[in-house]
Amino acid sequence: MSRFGEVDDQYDPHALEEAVFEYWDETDAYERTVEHRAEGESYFFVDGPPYTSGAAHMGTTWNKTLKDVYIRFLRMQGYDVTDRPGYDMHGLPIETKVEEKLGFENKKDIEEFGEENFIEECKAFAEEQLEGLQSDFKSFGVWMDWDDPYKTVNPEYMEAAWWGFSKAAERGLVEKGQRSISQCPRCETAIANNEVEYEDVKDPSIYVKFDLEDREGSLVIWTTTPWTIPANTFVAVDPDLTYQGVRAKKDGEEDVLYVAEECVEDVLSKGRYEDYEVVEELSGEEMVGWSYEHPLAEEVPDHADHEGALEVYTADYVEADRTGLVHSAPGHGEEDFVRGRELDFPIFCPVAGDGVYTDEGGKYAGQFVKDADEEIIADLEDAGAMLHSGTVEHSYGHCWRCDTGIIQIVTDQWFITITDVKDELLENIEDSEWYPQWARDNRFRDFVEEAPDWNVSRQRYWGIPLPIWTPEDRDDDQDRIVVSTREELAERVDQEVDPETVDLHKDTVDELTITEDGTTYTRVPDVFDVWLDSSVASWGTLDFPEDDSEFDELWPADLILEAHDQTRGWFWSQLGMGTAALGEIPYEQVLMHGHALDEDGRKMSKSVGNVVEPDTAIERHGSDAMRLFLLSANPQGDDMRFSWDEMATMENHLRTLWNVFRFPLPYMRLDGFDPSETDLESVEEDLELVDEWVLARLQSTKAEMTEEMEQFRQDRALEALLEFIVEDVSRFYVQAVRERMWEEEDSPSKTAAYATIYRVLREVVALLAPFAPFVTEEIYGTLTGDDEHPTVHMEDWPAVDEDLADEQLEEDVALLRAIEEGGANARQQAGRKLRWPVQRVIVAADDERAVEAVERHETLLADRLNAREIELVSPDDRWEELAYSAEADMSELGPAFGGRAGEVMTALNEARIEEPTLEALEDAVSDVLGGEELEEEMVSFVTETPEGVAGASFGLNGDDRGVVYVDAALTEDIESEGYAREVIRRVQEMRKDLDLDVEERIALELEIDDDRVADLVADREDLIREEVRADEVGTVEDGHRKEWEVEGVDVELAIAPLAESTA
RNA sequence: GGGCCAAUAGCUCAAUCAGGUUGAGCGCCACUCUGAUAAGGUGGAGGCUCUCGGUUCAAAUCCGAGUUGGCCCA
Repeated sequence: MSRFGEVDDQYDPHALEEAVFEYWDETDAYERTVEHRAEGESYFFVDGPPYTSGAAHMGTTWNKTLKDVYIRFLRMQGYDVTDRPGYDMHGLPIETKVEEKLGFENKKDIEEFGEENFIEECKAFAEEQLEGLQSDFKSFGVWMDWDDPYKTVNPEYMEAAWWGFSKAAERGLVEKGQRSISQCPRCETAIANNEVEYEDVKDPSIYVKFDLEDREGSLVIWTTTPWTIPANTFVAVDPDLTYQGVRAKKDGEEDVLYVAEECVEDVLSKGRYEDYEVVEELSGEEMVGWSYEHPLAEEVPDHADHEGALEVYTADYVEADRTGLVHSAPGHGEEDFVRGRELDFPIFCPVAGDGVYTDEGGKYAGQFVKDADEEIIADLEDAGAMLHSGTVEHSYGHCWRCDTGIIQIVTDQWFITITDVKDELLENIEDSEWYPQWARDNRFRDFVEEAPDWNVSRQRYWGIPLPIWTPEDRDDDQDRIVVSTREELAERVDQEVDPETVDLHKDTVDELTITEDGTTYTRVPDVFDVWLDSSVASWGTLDFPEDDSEFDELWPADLILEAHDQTRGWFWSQLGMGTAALGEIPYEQVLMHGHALDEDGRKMSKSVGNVVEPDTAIERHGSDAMRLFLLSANPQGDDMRFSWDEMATMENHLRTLWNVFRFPLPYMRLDGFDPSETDLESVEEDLELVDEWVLARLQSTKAEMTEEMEQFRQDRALEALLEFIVEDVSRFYVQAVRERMWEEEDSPSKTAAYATIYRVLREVVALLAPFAPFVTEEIYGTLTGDDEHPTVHMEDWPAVDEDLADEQLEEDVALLRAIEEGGANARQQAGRKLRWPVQRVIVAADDERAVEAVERHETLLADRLNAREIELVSPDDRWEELAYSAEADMSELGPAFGGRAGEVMTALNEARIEEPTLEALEDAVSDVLGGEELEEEMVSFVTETPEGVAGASFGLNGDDRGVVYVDAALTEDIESEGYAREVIRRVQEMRKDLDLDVEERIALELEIDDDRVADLVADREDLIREEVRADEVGTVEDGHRKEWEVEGVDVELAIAPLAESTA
């Protein structure tokens, strides 16, 4: 790019972004930026791998944009940042998508299709999704190492998982065992608790009588899963709860029923009993050991009947709800299972992984459990065991992928027994800093404390195979081989394997056997839970253990950055795996953001139809504006509400920046301004106050931004920068320096202004570059040409220049601006527009600093407020034309007056006094004071202005610093100028109608339908002629003619351009 | 059903930790400027600070209960 080249008049994000993409491509901007920091201090960022099913949505976009802004910021600070993106590509979600695509119903279809083919399909699907995500991420300017992402399906990554798992095994944290797990009967695999989705469904609700063996009557239990009754092993009670035996009558017959006292009424009405009496009252503890008959003893001959089975036990999961007695089947429910193991019971689970009863299910063998509900209910009714049968609406777990209702069954699974290292996990949490901190100390800690052992095995295909080999004739975990690397695999297996090329997927490794000491080992057929894949990302990113060149230096990660759903996901899985394998937490800092919600604060969802695609946002406002919007949200923990308005505002701010940037270009170009020769230091002597001021503001903006960025509050950093650009540079500095730039002659003042705005723009684009990488690139290129870095992203993060910092000056100017604002306010109150001069403006300053500011800039202030005269009233004096009222300070009033403080405040606010003294005030409000005295701190006096004068207070950061009064009384002289200005503005507008050149001369005719006003205007004819470039004033024939109304007076104006020769 | 987080102007948020007459930006309306012009300036309207209790002289803020939304868990 050539320096100070022509740029578009309009900020056009789409054309600009397209051009910048091309430029990046041509110049290898990304590669050079990375290279530029190669020698810098290492910073190990680890990308949480998005799952490769579906496109990038607004949440992913927010996430990646946040990552991008911090990576760019860190690079600018000199760090050599690891920026390898990752993709999570295994797992059940992809399997089910592929199954859908291929029209598969169950595992049999997969087996027929062939494991190898199925795995190929899954891989192709994941790769395709990955390409889509990559191009989405690139489209909004994220700079990561797109050419070399880590993929969880690559052999070196899968090896990283094997290695981590083998380390955990070495530490004795891997075991095989029975667990009650959530099983998807369609997918025929265990699924993790966090993969279970709860939905409201209608299920049976049955109250069943279990007849007691050694006494009259029955226990009453309640359940929504009749299909678990075949596996009933015991009934649980709360030892401290009171139970009652009741003799109840129905249809002339009597039943003795045992239920919790609180449930008696409810159970009896459910059973439609007509009357009852309490015959026994006892605690749960006293019922322990009672034995009962299995209600489906005949139908399920193999039911549990071992020593101790079919008896009453205590359990902590019992509540005084429904019946207060809980049907317990350790072969199904998780709590039942745990209690069953405590009691040392053998586990009876007559249901297979596909949800079909096995032969142990007796009469029901071969039926799908949910289908068997009806028959079981009928059988219970036939046996007279059914007290009540109905339905209930409740939330029930479903498979997150295929929406099939899950079942709880007990199966053999492989676990990482992280409960054995719970203390270590909790300690390791302390080694990480979280933003926000509550996410760690509340949410995460709670979760870790509760976390059960990690079931890592899945009975599926598309995943990392468990690297476990067991003797072919045994299925326990006593003798096992855990392979850690491909190298080790090649060494130990019986077959020929090339460690360089071997693919570790199931179809490859299933065939491999190991023979050692005469025993042949075969691989456990399971694959890993997909959460295990990403849990090793902190070393998988480095291709460790295959490549150990960086691990020691980089690990653990300096930063990870994800949304709050990852508390239970990746934040947790990494902690678990890091601790199990290496005894350490694998990350040092966590930035946790929220989710992107729609404009109404609801979750974006396809079914609701409220999804905003990032593409749509980019189309409407451009990538930079979208990024600014996303980055303007607080990233720490809170959800973000999407807002088109806010995004449009961001585009406007960028437009403002664009205008500021292009404003000085033509002048710099004309004057041949060369920033490399004329820097700020060389014009130091010529800097004017406003230059020094904007440079001072720049320094404090940099300081604030750096501080906020380091606290992961990029939203605040951005806010500070945008305020500087919009308020200080655009609305104040540029306004103030325009005239200097218009000067045709070379002048030191003009050069100083060039050097100043050049420095400001140069640093502003650097500061904004991480946020809006496109527009800043364009501006940077135009400002620097070929003289500096090829890309703004190679710039250093601008440091504060102490020589240019000047807090006093910042405050001075802020005061002046506040006074001007107050003056404009007062003018408006007085009903006098700025075009009409006012006789005088009175500034009553509260402190010396304000006085100094006004004294130094009296002319400027008079000019901006269009005042003939500025009067300054110093803090020691007061403007004698004023009356006063008082304003109460509640922090003083409250403690002094207690309950009456509010009343006193009102009285003070309403009081009007001549002198601003406490005595006068006390007199005025004596009614409410009740004899107590006012103290000076309690009130501040407020002025009441005389007729014709309007006043407005001015202040900084909420502190009042004085008052501006505008005396808007009219004089003939003022009216004369006012009317003349009204005419001038209208003539200018007519010139514009004719599209006249600024310098073109005209003839002017004016007819004013009011003699007094006509005379007033005539007094200023010279002013009018000069301003509108009228060489002739008189009658205009065939000119541009228009009628106006000026302050109620009809005015007719006509203009005609004069030929060049007459000028 | 449980845990965590949130609720303040039409919208996005700040003020909450350390209680003291609620603020900013955007939007809207009016006025204004007219050599940044699909701009700029000034003002105005707009808040039972989600509800109900409690503590306190005083609560958006602290405490308790609830409602709604979000995430996580069952």
